[in-house]
Amino acid sequence: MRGRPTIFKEQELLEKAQHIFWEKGYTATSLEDLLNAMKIGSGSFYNTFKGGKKELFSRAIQQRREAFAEFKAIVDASTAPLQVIKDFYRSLAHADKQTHLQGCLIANTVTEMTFVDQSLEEEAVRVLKEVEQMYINVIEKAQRDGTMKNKTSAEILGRYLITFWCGFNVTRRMYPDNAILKAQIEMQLSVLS
Amino acid sequence: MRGRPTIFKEQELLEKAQHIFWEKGYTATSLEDLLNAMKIGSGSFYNTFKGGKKELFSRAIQQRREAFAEFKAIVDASTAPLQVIKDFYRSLAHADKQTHLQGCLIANTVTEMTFVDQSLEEEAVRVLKEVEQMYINVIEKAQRDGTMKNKTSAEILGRYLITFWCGFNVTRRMYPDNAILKAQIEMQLSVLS
DNA sequence: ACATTTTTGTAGTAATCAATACAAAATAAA
DNA sequence: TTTATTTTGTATTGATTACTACAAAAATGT
Repeated sequence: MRGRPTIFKEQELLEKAQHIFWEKGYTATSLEDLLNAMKIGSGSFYNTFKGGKKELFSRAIQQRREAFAEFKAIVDASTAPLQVIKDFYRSLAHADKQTHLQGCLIANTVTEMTFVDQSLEEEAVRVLKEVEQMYINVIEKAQRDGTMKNKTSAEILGRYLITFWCGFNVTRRMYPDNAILKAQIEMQLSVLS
Repeated sequence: MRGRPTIFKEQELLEKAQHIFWEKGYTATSLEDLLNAMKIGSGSFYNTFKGGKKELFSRAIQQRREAFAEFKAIVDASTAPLQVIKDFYRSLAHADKQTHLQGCLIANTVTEMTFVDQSLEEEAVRVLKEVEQMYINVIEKAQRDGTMKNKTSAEILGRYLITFWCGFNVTRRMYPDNAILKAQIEMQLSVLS
């Protein structure tokens, strides 16, 4: 291949952009913010991301979806998948303040974009539904093999978990305090006993 | 009083502005959007709201806080306050699609403003904490008088309810379907038995 | 060395942003 | 009727928005 070589890696650009979007959302993030974070000029930017700001945001969501897929692979490979999920929630009580305040990029996007950009909102909803479906599958299995005693339908319990996730990402902004959050998580998980 | 009379009522302006902010959030709502909705010119607008767009948004939040205060008055006057709260949650399963998609102005604001405008975010967090405190008081009382058997600390159960509220406002955007939401609400409320 | 291809950096675009300036309009008090 | 006061509508501000045009720079292949 010939031509002037790129001085950045696309993946690294994406991660820096994702961080800004995660904090400020789509609308409040300006192109200037993004270019400063990525440390590239607008020439390179539009050369790399032909779809502009919206494509970049969409890619940030998809990158988050990829992170979920990696987690799902661990869950699927586990002999105690429900335990893996519970451990994930418990691990939230060890996060730092910045992480608490950022919340969840996907849930943030659903909230921000419903009446702003339908396609981006739908993209985010799809990811949440994928997570929910994984919860449902794991709970169904745990109910069959007796790991879980609660006989409420897996669908409703899975929805309970994703509702908890979305709610928790507001709660942790109200109380970015791991002691408080730990107690909250334990109570909420006890429903899945 | 002398001078040219106003042709609008401030309260009505506020309600129209609140509706736009509720749908699109603070940043994505332009002054043009607001003036179109209020049907006034920028002259009248800045004459009425000296603090501009931000004051208007703050007033919209405070108006929402006022709506909560009215609900709280009903709760405080009731002999079965926990039942009033549960009924409120059950009533959410009878809302229309638009209402589901709008979610909660206060929760939306916490999500949007954390890294955009600290003072507006704090204002919204304060309202959520007020609601939470009301939940805690009511639960404490219900535990004392035996209405509620669950002995988990009222603080954690109150936090459970506000977490549910915030999460539910995402869930209802994923599934603006009253049959689904009704089943979800019943399961979540059963924790408070 | 030279031609070709691609990226980079910069200058500039039109559109929109929130907010102002200010004169005309519309009232009440004197 | 005149004067004082306030609101309204419009024109305009400077800043910022996302995005583009394009020449210089930097590489490879011949």
